[in-house]
Amino acid sequence: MDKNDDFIVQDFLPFLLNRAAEDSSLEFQKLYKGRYGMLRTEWRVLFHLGMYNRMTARDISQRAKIHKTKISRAVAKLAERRWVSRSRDESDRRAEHLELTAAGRGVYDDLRKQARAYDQKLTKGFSAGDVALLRRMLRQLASMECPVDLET
Amino acid sequence: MDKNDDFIVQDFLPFLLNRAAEDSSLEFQKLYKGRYGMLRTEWRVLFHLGMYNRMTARDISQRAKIHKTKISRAVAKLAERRWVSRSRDESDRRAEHLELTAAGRGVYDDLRKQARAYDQKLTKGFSAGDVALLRRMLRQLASMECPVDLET
DNA sequence: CGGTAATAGTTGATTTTGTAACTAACAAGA
DNA sequence: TCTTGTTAGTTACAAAATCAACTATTACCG
Repeated sequence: MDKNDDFIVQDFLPFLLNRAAEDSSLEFQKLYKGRYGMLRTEWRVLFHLGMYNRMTARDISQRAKIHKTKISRAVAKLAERRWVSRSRDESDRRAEHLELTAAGRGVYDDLRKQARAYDQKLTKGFSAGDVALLRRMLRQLASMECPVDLET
Repeated sequence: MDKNDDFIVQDFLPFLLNRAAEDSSLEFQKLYKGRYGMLRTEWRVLFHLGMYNRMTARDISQRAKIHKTKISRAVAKLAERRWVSRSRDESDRRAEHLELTAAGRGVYDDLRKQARAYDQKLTKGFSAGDVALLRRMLRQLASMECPVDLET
């Protein structure tokens, strides 16, 4: 029994994913870190706001699957630099709407260009079809389960 | 100009990779954390030793692309629990050979079974060919560049 | 209403990681 | 041999992530 012993832990998907993720992030991190002194979470929050325009911390938390304490601190820093503006929701005063300021959008536009270039560099070695498939699979893997209670 | 404006930051590969990696890791993390109180790096070191039997910290660092300080701390904990044994290389007394103890191999064997099952669960929704392609691409993305000087 | 539960977001304490400097051992050339 | 440089691994200190507890507000239900 146990004939299925051909499983190599080197093929373990979480391992491969983590390595690729870490590696592909590190070079780009130099950009937003060096150019704008941003942390990873701050960049992520910024680009979500650039994408969706108006979100609450909770929205970002759910979309990006980032824990709310991280978001809270990232937003604090972004607001301090006047890249993000906060405004209370009048009908539910617990919630706060976040938006990029003009300056924040400038940063976003710049980094978005860089991201596009970097993405192209990363995928240069693959066919367009393969890349599309890769993105689809990654999206599906992420949405698969939500075992973490992000609200706790 | 700038007509190539169809780039959506949501498609940004590092973002997709990170999200998938985080998600797919978290559930499995519960296992080695809950069952053996291991940290992620410890699990990675353990499984590399389970795989290759006899390695130095440096070997692991290069294979797994984990920084040597993380490995140093992980090995310290694993040795403390008697899951890993250390022995100096006699011809080069700076280097230290690491090996799993019998107990360590027990843990490894258990987690390896769990990993296989979890991997199958993750890939259930895809065709075998797509999964193979995915793994190949992830491997290539990781080896692409080595911007971090792991030895510093 | 009044009380309990739930939600949005923040803060503080503890862990974990990252950065840099360090020790110890080896290597190689003058 | 002595000096300089490199490598394996550890440690100390700073930065960041995690976890739990907290405030303020809203929702639900008797």
